Amino acid sequence: MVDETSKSKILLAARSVFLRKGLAGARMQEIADTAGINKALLHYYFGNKESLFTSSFQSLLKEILPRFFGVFTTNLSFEEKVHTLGRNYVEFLSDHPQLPVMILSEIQREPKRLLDQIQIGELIDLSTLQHQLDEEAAQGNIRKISVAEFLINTISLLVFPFAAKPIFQNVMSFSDSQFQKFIDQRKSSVSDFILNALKPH
Amino acid sequence: MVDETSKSKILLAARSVFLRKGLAGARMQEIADTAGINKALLHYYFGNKESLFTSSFQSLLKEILPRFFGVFTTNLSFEEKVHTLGRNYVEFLSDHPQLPVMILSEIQREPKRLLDQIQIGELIDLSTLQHQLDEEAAQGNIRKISVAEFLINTISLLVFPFAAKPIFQNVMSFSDSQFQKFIDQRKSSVSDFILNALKPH
DNA sequence: ATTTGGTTTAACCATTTAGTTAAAAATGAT
DNA sequence: ATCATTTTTAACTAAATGGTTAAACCAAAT
Repeated sequence: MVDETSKSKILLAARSVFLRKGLAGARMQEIADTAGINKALLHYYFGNKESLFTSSFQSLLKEILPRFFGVFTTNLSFEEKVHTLGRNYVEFLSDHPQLPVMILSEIQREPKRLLDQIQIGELIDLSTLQHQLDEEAAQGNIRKISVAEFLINTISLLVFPFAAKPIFQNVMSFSDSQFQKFIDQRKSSVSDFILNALKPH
Repeated sequence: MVDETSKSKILLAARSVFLRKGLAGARMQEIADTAGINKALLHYYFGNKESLFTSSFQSLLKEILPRFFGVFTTNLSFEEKVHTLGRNYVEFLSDHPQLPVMILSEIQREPKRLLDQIQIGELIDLSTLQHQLDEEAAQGNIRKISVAEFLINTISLLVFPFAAKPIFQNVMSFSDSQFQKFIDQRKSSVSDFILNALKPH
């Protein structure tokens, strides 16, 4: 059995450096230093920067995607799903505020290679969700809305505030703790906002 | 009078390359090629990469910020402001879908230097907007909401879909034209969504 | 015709950086 | 003790890249 500590130390370090600097901005030396090992070992395990980046990105996605889309495979009611989503996102992203921008920016820079690693289809069943939305609409609980619109609106409200954190703090003159307080309120206020928006006429 | 064509050709080219590659990923040679001039002239005008980036970023912000926040200094009614916002964002960002991610990612990477260039305070008067929100709430037209929450929700819904464009298309299996169609609908659907969410009980 | 400022050419330097290598050292299992 | 695996050391290469330089070129203004 192979001991994985060094390999995983490297992956952790890579994730943290890539998170801050991006692929082009990251330095192999810095990753080695962060991992507490040497550059030679980086290449011993991962060959080159690209493949280290890919591995690190992959392990990252594997960790966060279920957390983000797991709700959709549960049996929760529609309203509970929305509330759970709100809590999940805010809690996780509070600990990793740089995550959204790093993911978005690397995907924008090289969409094909990175998107192939994401098979959200396995995590979120669009037709089931659409079915649930249609059900709720038929029962008069919510307005009619497409999966696309529902998803993008929900994720936008949950994720964007973290992506825009520095600029938002600047505009609002929010300190870090003020921002965190604001974000904590969003755990419930975003789902309320969404459910209100969906209230039938 | 100095002829500015070369300088502005460089700024344009720099903007386009930085947009795609970011500061670290951009190459001075590529910028020169894109501008149709040579590397020596780049340095003749802008000294070094950093200062070219700063200039280019500055000229970019100067161009887009008024477009994004100009509404707030108008005399439009609250409802009209929301609708105008929706139209402005969608129309402009449809032509520059990579803009949000590039701005967010560079700001995340070096917040201080770049945020100093943004004095949104001059463009958007928070207290006036808060006043208007309070007015509307007092008149029973909308629920009570803070500027912070209103702004972040609105901007999130308008900007994030472009930031997440590739990943969203992937999840939804949307072609470029399907995405554009979807986005066009948002010109009105986002403002409707917001206004619904704000409808009093 | 000369001057001036913008522009090109092309070679060049210095530095950073990814990646390599080979040997030695440490570690741990048998 | 021996052996295989992991890790370090340290020096090295090759390439990319930002930046410089100096001389030549060109166009327009005087």
